[in-house]
Amino acid sequence: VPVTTPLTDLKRRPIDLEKVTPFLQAQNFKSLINKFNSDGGLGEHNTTTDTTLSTPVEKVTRTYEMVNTPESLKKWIAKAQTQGMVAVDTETTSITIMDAQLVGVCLATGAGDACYIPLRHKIKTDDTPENTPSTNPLPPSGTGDLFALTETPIPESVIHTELNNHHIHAPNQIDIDDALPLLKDLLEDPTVLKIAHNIKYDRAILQKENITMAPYDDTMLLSFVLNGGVHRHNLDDLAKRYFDETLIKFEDVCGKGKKQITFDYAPLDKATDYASEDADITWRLYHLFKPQLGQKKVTTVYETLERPLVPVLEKMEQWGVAVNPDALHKASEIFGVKIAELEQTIHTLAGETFNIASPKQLGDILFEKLHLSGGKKTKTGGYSTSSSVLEKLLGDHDIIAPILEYRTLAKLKSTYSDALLDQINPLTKRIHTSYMMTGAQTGRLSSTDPNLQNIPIKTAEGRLIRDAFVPADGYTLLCCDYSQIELRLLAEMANIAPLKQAFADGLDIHAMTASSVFNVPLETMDSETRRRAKAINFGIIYGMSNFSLGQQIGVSTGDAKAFIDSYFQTFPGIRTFMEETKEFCRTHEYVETLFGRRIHLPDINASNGMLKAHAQRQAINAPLQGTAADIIKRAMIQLMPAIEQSGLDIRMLLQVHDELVFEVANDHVNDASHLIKSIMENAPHPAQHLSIPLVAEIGTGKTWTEAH
DNA sequence: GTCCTCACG
DNA sequence: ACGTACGTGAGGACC
Repeated sequence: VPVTTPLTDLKRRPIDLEKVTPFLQAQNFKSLINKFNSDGGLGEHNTTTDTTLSTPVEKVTRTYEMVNTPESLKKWIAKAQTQGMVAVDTETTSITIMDAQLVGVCLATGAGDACYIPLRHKIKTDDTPENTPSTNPLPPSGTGDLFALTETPIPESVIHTELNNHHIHAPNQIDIDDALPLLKDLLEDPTVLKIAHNIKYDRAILQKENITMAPYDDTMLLSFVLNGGVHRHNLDDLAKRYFDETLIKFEDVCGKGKKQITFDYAPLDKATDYASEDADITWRLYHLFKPQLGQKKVTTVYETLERPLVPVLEKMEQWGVAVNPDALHKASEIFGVKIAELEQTIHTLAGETFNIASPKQLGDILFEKLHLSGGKKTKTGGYSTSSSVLEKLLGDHDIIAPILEYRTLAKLKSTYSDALLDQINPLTKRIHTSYMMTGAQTGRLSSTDPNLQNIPIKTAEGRLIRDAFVPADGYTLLCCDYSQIELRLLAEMANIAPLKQAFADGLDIHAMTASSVFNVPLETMDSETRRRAKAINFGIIYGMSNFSLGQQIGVSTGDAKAFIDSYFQTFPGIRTFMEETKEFCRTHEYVETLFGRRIHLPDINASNGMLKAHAQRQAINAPLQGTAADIIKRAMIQLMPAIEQSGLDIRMLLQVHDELVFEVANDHVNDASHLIKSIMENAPHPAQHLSIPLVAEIGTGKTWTEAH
């Protein structure tokens, strides 16, 4: 791996056969690793000549069938019921659940043995205008809670768009009214296991048809708990890696770019091959992964955390969160006016007009035209114009301050106030994010389309965005966040008596740390000393270096080193914990959370010093961040039925790593607060025996700013 | 598609 | 001498 390889590209590096985890060695995956290294793992050294497997993957014979009669469907269902399991894949009109309508269902009952059941395929008649966008409203029935949130009834004209003359039902399909009840019987049959890849999506789609798929397993989540940190978990990559199968691309069926059609217009023969393949591979992956679980702790992680979280996230995504569009419009306008003013100021000070948003142009202006010092810094040889660089130049030129303000406001406008307005669902008037369960290697969730886990909070202008997040009428927003959870887990997992005592006593942990490290009595603690201690506490969690701590708190590298040394002297157990963690990781090439989730870090034994150093920092951080992620997942899983049984009107809407956001009926805020706080604080399983208290703090209000 | 930058925990 | 704290996702510029 070249030295310049960015750390974000590490997933593409080849796997060293001598250094694969014991798990992989035991599973005799060496041939597959060789395969990986020969066809893509080397990145730019990719070769097509060496594709030989030491043990060739046996090609599966495929028999894919299109189902278009009730008799045929019943035959497939009977086979699934006899076997007690079936792989399921749904085809829809959109990858965004809220916009998607079911188009067809695919079932696999064996390797290479799958069928596709088209349900809502359409064709365009000759008089269809070119590029008419396909309108795909929500289905006419069975959307459950969704319509409860819709203030006005959905007009019939919207619901029955499919009757439009230009778009007629494709012939040769089973009658959907015959098929759905049969499918419902199968997919809700408690004696038949349903297997899907990313089942959160398929369950949500089928829920719109009043089908609740259960019991279920998810091959994406199985892959994640088994091989988190080793590779990605999307179906295409897994098919290539484990079966040497290259799947048909969606583009090959529906085209791409402007001419892309939705799946309901895909020709039935192509649709059958494409859909069947996905269910087929899912079936095969399941039979590869399931035997690997055995009695491992990751099995418990899968069964008690990942799998049960699926329906919880489904609900949260479906409910969405209300926003006040007027507040967002207002914010956009304020930002826009101010940005225009700043642009004038900056151009005047620069003596020419240029694109301030272009780091390249800005760098040239600052460092060549205005001769400010700051040198080249980026990998590609350009000038860095990041805020940390610019802040150091604040005293050198009047142009810096307006540039920083411009940057802040441009970010807020483009990424937040403008973008969020576009994300408001026209039917529900709410914003529906999507949570990715395999996005973060540590076990955290990630949030996309839009990302609601990075809504601004730190600055006053930023809070204008957060002000726009509101409860439904008659409801209050309630936030509950874990206080210092990662630091508590450090005290717990490293077993640091004075830190544990401080948490037991409910002390201000940063002030207490400052007092111990810098020998300052709590009574005379100044804010700067506390701030430094806080930075060190965070630094410890991240596996900091002298240099980085110095940069962070604005002291020399030497001073930072002295602080760190003093910290380790005060809490010697922490250094021991860090060394033991790294040693465990060197031996096993993974680290574990308290719950037994594994995060694989093969680079811990890399010969490249940078890669190795990065893996060492990850080894320190991952058990802490990952355990916190496990704990909040457990809280979420317990909260859903607890809310149901309480009879309180509470909807869990958002998760932001250590915080949960709820919408609570005004009259229920008090009871809800106690219930939520109690469940979050007691979320760890009794087997975890935490010897420090977890504290969750409640806030309520009519905006997210107020509630936080 | 990649890079830079910046929003969050 | 080099690069330098953990984990993310998104938008704009640019090729």
